[in-house]
Amino acid sequence: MPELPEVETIKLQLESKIRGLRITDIDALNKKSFVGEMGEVRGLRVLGVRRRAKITLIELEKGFWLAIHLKLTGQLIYREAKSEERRAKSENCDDLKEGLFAITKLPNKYTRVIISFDNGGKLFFNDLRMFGWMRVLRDLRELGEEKFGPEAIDEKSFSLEYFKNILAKSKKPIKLILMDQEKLAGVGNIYANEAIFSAGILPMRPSSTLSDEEVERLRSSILKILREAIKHQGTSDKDEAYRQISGEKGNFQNYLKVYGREGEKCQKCSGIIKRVALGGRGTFYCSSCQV
DNA sequence: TGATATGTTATCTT
DNA sequence: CAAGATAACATATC
Repeated sequence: MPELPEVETIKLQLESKIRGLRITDIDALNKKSFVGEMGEVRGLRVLGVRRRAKITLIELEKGFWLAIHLKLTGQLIYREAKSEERRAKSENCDDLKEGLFAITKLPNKYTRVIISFDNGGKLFFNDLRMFGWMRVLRDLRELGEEKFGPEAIDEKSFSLEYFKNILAKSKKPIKLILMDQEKLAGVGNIYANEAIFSAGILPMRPSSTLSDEEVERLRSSILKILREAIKHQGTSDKDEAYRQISGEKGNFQNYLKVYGREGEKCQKCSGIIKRVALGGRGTFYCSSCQV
């Protein structure tokens, strides 16, 4: 699922592709996936691409922005104009054998919005479950900055002091606090599980019961795991929804220690990875080395 | 067939 | 009233 590392990967790659290009057209194949007036951004040039929490932000001229939330199954795939020929040639190939999120042929069944640029390139917003959205902002303030806590990857704003403070205030399981975007922005289910494992803490521990030493260890683990995941272009989960903008999978799934590994041996202590539900979400942990 | 997966938000409950 | 819990959203997979 696209969390901070996945969106960061998309941001970096997208910026190198579309910066300086002018939007020539927007085609919202699914109305619900696009919020705002398309006419307002047509003709505007892309100044840059940024990220806040799990939201991709395309900065345009005149103070306009395109904000994109991929939610569970969203993808942003960029195709150069010349790849149109390749697509035409592969028109006959069986898309299904490539799996559910096949992107050999675009647009596909799950393409919700297509943005065309003046170099002939196209950005495809695919989203199987249609929870995601693309929204026009006339001003960045419309994003609602106050809804987000500090960026989980930024050691300055995500300070130890701040972290201790918010954890002390709640009895909720520590894992749910990590995933609460108002407290910490960017961490979702995968990296919450991984960071808590790395820190050797049980995910169901009430957050106020963590010692100072544990809080410090957990903060370091979060920063470390997110950096590692970005280095490996993010995690393409079992359902393979997340893709880099080229359509390739990420690689961090090969480094996951607990997420999706129920029943497997713990890599630290050879205990068995267990699974429970916390807040209705899959929670994976080792019951012997996480305490 | 029905349980499961997921991020966010709306709504219900304590 | 606020914190916490749960349902809802959509759809494919097992």
